[in-house]
Amino acid sequence: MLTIGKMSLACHVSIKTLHHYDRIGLLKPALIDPETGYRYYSVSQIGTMVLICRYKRFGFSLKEIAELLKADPITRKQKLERQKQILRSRISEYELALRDLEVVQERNEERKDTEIMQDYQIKAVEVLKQPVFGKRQTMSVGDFGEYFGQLFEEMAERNIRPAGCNGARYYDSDFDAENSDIEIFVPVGTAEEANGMIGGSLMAHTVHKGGYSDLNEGYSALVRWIEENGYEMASAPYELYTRNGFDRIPVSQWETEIFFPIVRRDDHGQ
Amino acid sequence: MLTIGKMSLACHVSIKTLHHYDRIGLLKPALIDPETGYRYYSVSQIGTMVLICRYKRFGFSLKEIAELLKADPITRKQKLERQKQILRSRISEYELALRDLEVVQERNEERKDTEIMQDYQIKAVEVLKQPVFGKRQTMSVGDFGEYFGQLFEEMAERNIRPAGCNGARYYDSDFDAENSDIEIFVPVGTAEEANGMIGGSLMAHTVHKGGYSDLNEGYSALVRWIEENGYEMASAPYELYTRNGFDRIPVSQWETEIFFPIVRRDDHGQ
DNA sequence: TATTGACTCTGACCTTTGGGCAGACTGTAT
DNA sequence: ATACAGTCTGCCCAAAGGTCAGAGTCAATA
Repeated sequence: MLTIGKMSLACHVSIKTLHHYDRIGLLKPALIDPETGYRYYSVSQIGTMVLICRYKRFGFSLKEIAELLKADPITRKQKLERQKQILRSRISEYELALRDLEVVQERNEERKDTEIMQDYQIKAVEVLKQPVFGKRQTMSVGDFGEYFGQLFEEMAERNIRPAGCNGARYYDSDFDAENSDIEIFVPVGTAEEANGMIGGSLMAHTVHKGGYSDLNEGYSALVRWIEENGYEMASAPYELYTRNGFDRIPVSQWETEIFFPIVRRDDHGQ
Repeated sequence: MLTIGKMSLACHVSIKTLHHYDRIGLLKPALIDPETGYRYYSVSQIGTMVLICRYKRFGFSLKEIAELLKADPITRKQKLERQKQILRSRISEYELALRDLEVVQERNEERKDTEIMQDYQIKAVEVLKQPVFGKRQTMSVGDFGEYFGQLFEEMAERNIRPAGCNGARYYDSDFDAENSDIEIFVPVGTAEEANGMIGGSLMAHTVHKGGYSDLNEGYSALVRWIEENGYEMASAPYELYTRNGFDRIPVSQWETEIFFPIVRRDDHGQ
């Protein structure tokens, strides 16, 4: 039996942490003196604590760790495998941020001005109507891949073939990354195949170059342009993924077109 | 002027986030209608928001971002430079965790048993007294490097030369990574040069192989052994960094010796 | 003009992983 | 017996928002 202090020393974990793990049920002391409330840990609990610390290093949350400890070896193995993926994606996220940081620094060196953003060429264009086959749903921006998969399956079933690049339209009147009312779509050849439309109005348009982590900057540039040029946002904006990972090109060469429906200010009553 | 919803769309940021940034003073709307409390943002604030989002991607906290926005270009440049270091160290942290995870998986494959830890060879040894020159202080475990630097400077001034590997002794009766009562020390040749001692008692001893992120497992193994073999922890444990980065060897080959003073149970009254 | 539906407000509580402190109690060694 | 080290509970705090509920506002339509 170890007092909480010895347990703290043994595991290199603070007493507060042990209290916390007791409260959330992650590691309850083997014995609690009913008189005094003092916690006493068994020697074997050191081993459990080692596991907990290790899983924490691997990036699991305490809740996940509790499940891991209870899980059977097969499930555990699967979760560990999945965690490797998560770690890898975190690494590449940070690597991307690092590269972005360097790019921004270079941009600041080159031109001493206060230009903040990437050079977005923005134009108002009249976009023709284009039939699309799409799927509108409340989804997280992170789940695009999955939903596009479903969409393509549905299209295969109905024997519909894409006639353009994937796209996504945002219907919400505000932005919420987790629960967004989004329509993902693919242009199709004929109106019979379609279940929706894009285009058919005046749009502010630009092209974003690079990955999606700073796509928001494209939207910002567009909205700023819209405001400064006497237009108003009219309805749901959409993106077309013109060049991306499927084209086997590096992230820096990806291209996304952004379209924002607009009307002249004072003109929208018509 | 943009309503909060349009601002949210423009910046790809949720309304709740805009509320939050208003409250903490990071981005106050250009205008708040005194009658209704409605927030209105100016077009130029889109640019500010772009910066905020970008700095967030770079891993700055909101507090740091607020400072960055107010800072002069030179300070800003320095902070960006420092942030690159931080990003790099986070990346290597995750890479290390990933490698550890793979090692653990292999270990689980090899022997199907429930052995959790690295194979620690543990022995009780009678350690001779060894004079050391050290410095005891409340410090964070993360600041070892800095304090060792100070220690070596002091030693250079006094013309004392090291006669062994760096070490650190933990005096606290419990563990606290941030505010620990730690003595860092270096063995010296003579008692005159020394200002402290290590050894001079029975110790439980083992060697930890690899980096420091899982050093706690060594302590755990030691304490478990101490408990299971009828000993008791007697006083402050210490580590010797026998082989480490200064030897220009890869992390996997680093070695740290851990010493834990012990007494036979029922023997400590003497 | 009145109403509807979309938009926004405040405020309170929740999340995660503990840290800090106060005030009281307990264990142990001298 | 006393001192001091160790432990207890309970309360508030951090970061960066999310999630309601209930009430108030805006703009377009009937």
